Amino acid sequence: MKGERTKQSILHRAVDLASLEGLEGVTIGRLAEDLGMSKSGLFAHFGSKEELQLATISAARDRFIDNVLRPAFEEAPGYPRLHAICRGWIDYVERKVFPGGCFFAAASFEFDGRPGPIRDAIQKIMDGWVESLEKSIIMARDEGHIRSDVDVKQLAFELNSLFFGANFAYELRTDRGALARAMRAIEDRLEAVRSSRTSPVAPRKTQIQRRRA
Amino acid sequence: MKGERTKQSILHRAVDLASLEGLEGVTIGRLAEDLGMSKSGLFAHFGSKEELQLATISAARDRFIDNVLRPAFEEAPGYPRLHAICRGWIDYVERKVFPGGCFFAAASFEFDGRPGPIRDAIQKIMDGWVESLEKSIIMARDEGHIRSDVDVKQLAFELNSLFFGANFAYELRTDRGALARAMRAIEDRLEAVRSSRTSPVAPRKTQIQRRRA
DNA sequence: CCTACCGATCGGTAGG
DNA sequence: CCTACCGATCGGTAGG
Repeated sequence: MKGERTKQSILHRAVDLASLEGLEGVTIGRLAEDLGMSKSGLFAHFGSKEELQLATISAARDRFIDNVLRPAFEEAPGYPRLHAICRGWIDYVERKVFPGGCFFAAASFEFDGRPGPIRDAIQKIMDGWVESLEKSIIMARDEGHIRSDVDVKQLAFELNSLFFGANFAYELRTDRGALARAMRAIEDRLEAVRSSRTSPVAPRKTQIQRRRA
Repeated sequence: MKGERTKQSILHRAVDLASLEGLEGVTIGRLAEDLGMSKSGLFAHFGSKEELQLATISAARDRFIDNVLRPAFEEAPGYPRLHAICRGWIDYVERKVFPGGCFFAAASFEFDGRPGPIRDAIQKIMDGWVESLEKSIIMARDEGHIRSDVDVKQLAFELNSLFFGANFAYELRTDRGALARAMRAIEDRLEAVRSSRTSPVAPRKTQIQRRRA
């Protein structure tokens, strides 16, 4: 009970720290000092550095889901939900859900060249994330909200690239226009697949509303 | 003379290691062991860890310029050069110019949350890189190869996002289709600005060739 | 370029 | 959850 609360506070701090200084920068000693407890006391909650890192990744995943995916799932399936995921991702950078920018973008680039269980865990989450994006595109397609010939993997790849590009420009370059620029590119991409090739303007909304009814 | 050669071999190894394990993972002890020399012997070339890191970043920059920018500058200014930079970037990931993927994408995400001289050096290089991209877009515009109303910063942002997205999918997800997908998105973006709004097909090539003559 | 060090910090253990 | 440790490694120095 109380042990669980302590563990959650450790992980909250570990996630914040990892987003700022990298997952490898989360040392047991520093974490213990920040939280005013002994190294061995903190260590006992996890048993090894690797288990601490895996638990940190899992806690970061929970935070991402709570802040980006869950709110978007309150939108109707199809285009509204797809759009909400994209909008939610950009907002999540602006809101500094992780103080050092997207935990997973950072962890992806940190561990892509280091084989092992940590890399595997990050890859699994990122594969799952891109799959979620693809599924939301497929649902929008199946609802008739976007073109039936949309290239699902291609669109998911481009959207995710814009998310990461936004995080990069915002966090490293401190480019305050980056998020608006990313959002504009995202809207362009989404609008491009919404319109049908033969009749690009008129029948769109009608079609969506017919399906919804 | 010989000292300079030793220094270059240290930096070559440091750059490779940093692309795989991060710039902070380049320790003096490990570098010395890899190269079969003493820690203090290696250390003497730089004077501090920070100077070693700054020299490593500078060596990585040289390697990037030699492999991406310099070859592209042999193409004619304008669209050919802009296209060559994009193609060159994707090739540079595939050719594993840095064994762990793009050094600068990794370094950007590693240091964006850590204030200090290292972060400053990386930001300066990335600002310069995006500026190069913007300049090549401006030249293509001024040559009449792409639309005069192109949003320069917007296009540079989108292209760079696709580069980073390609590196992510290729290195972490080991998605072998990622580079082709990135290249397709890049060609789409470039084609979109090449065609004029009123006459999207015919006059394009003629216009380019007229200008070139 | 070397050997021989230094204090600080790393992950982890013993024993309570 | 603690104190008190451990060997290994960190960046860095002295002296040659």
